[in-house]
Amino acid sequence: MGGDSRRPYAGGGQCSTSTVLAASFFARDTVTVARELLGRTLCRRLAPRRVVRLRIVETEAYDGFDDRASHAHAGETARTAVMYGPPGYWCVYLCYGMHWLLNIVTRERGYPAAVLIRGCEGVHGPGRLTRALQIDRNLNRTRASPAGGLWIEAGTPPRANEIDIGPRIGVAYAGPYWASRPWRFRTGHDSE
DNA sequence: TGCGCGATTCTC
DNA sequence: AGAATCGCGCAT
Repeated sequence: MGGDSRRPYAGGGQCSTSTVLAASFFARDTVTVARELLGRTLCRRLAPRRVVRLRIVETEAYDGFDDRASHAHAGETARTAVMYGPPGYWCVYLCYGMHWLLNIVTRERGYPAAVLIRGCEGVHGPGRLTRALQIDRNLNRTRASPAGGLWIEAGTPPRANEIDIGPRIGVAYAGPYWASRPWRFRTGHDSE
């Protein structure tokens, strides 16, 4: 519960009543951010007059130099540079040659970490989510903000007892220790 | 310049 | 259970 890291969004009249999560929200412990992203609102502008808002229901944390499940574990490269950058930026990369995966960078500059947004209400699966929201490489390394067309609003986080915690998906290659870290968070997935 | 490998999803 | 599909990272 590290303080209120939200701030009112003051730009462009049509968003005046919403609350956009700022970089300070993402500058914290990655696992905490992953958990606290549940219930928030992922917002995507698909057209000048059309914004889609989806409640985030599934996330995963990828944290630090030692996390062998994280792409950043191999070191800073062109592909992973964004994870070493400042918090609150989007990390979008192509997975298995056909699916774009959406992450938000966490922690301070120089520390490689991000949270994978795996699913939203009604759109389950990280690849399905980006397809539904028309997210691809063009958003990589851009800042999460209304001006950029993709951002996160405060929404309504679930109660602690409404959150399920478990190991991350699809990271067996990282070995049993890192694959078993309880860094996957879900809520409201009863009708999955 | 070439090759192996995926933070997945869909079909058989 | 297996294919689809391609950019990255490292070896050659």
